[in-house]
Amino acid sequence: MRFSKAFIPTQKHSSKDATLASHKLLLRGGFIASSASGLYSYMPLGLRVLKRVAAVINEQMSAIGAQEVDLSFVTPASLWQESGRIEKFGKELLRFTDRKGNPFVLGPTHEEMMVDLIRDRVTSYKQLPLHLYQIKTKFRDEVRPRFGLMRAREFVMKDGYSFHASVEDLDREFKSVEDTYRVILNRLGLDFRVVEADSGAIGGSGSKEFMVLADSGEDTLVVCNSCEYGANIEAASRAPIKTPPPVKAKLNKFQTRGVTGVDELATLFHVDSYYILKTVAKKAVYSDGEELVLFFLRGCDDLQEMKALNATGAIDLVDIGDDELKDMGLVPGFMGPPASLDLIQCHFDESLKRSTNMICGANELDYHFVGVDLAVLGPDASFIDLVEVKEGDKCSHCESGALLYKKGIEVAHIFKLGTTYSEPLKANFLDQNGSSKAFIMGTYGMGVSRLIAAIVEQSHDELGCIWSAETTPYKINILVSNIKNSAQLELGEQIYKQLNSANISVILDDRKERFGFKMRDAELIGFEFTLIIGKELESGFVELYRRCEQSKQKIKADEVLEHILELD
RNA sequence: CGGGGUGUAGCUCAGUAUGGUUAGAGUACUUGGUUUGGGACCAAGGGGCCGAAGGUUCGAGUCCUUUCACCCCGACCA
Repeated sequence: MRFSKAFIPTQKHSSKDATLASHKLLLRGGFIASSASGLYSYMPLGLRVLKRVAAVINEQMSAIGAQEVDLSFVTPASLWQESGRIEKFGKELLRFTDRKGNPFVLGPTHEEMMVDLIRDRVTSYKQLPLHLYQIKTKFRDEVRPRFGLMRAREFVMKDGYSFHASVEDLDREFKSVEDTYRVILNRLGLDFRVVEADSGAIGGSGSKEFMVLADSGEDTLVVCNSCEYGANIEAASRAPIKTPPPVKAKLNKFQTRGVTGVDELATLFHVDSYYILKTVAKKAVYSDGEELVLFFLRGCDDLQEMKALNATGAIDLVDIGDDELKDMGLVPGFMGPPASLDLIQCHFDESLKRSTNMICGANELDYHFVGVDLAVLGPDASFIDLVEVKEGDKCSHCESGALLYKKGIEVAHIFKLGTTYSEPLKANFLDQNGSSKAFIMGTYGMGVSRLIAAIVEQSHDELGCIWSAETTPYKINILVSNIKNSAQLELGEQIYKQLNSANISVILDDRKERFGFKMRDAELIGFEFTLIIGKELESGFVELYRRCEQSKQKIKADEVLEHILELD
């Protein structure tokens, strides 16, 4: 490619709409252009990078026997009804009807489509396991797209789906994909952590997220400072916290006029907030209506909303106002466990199991109970982990390390689905005994366009992007300092031809611009190497500029080709 | 969906409090010339329904109303 003919609209100033480095640099470098909120067009350079990332993914996926397919982007709404996700996904699904009035949605992920593809085509255990994937545009009508490619509405995702006859075989494939994803992210030069995750709208049992570490990341990770444990804060667990000395008391009702907060109560009764039972009320939204839910925690802990949501099995949890609580006969500030658990959906944090000497609201204005033993709840009470892990909590895995928060960009998420989709979609096969079984499935997503943003987030400086050997849009940028100098231009042209025939991706900067201008562009775009043909040519030398080190190396002009061919 | 902000040239922005010639600058672009190792200089140009619609007024980029788009924070989110 000749720079003079290339469509690479670089910009000196970044658009005011961009705040993140990756967003700014990708716009300035002429990689992408925004067309509407959360919608981006790839220009030649952006597309080249995208294809290079995709090539790495393709190579590694094919190495574990996954086969590439390409499903239709427009998907029949009926499939989403079959799986029940049409409600769960809600407004994120962009729905529309065709000219005949048939409903469709733009694919946000393709579990249903993939199951539909293989059901009735794969019918025997002999055809398993099967792993199919695609790299394709997805559309999710995000409430708030932001940060350029980081959270776009239209984006490119690699989504893979595996089908198995047994859980053990799924486990094997899951591990194999995890390892492969690690290889891919390493090849892309990313610093990342693999963490335990919540499964979200996709559903299923075990799931792991691949988080690229970056301060600009939108997810909070909990990592151990001594072992390998890492988890999304939505799924993080901790070792039981130390029990402060209890203040023993008999069950009693105390007047606590106007005292509602955990800290004030703890001060009033001279106890650690560990012994205060905190009540959090939420409204759970189900497809067929809303319901009040109470969550109970120790006063020193905070509710993790995702865990809370999962405990209810609802679509959504929303806050509830004091007035609404009063209308339901509750007493804000003095709430406690209801007289009967049958009346209101209640969930207790697991650390409250067998707890005694607790203080809780009496469900009566200005009164609290002290000396409460939660054994009174009876055997049916729901005890489940609801706590948001804090920095400094002890690690649940090694029990010696302390947990820290880190920010991460979720670039991939893999799930053990089991039969979450194959059952409702009636995708079955015959096993060795001739009995019909639902496929055991795994699903594996990797955000390709988001990876590009993550790479730039981790690999840039004040001058621009810094691409690696695996991601650079062109390996070598031949920069002819002054095209009016015929010796420089001729050598540039000659090397350009040679590299092209040696199949090395190369761009020749033959623009009628000054050295500084072209150098700034080379640095902004971030080509892995720039070969500078300029002043030094008079003494028979050219320079090889390595973007990642900002270093220049003098090379004899007649040895350039050999030198470049030796670059890794 | 709540809170905040911004819409004027491809990009960055001034002008709007107090309405008043032909709407400005930098940058980018075109042409000519000089220059040629870190975003050059000189000269001459092209480019705007001031986001849109309505209104007030003799007169609106500026005031009023409505609306749309985009960005940020939150809620939300594989």
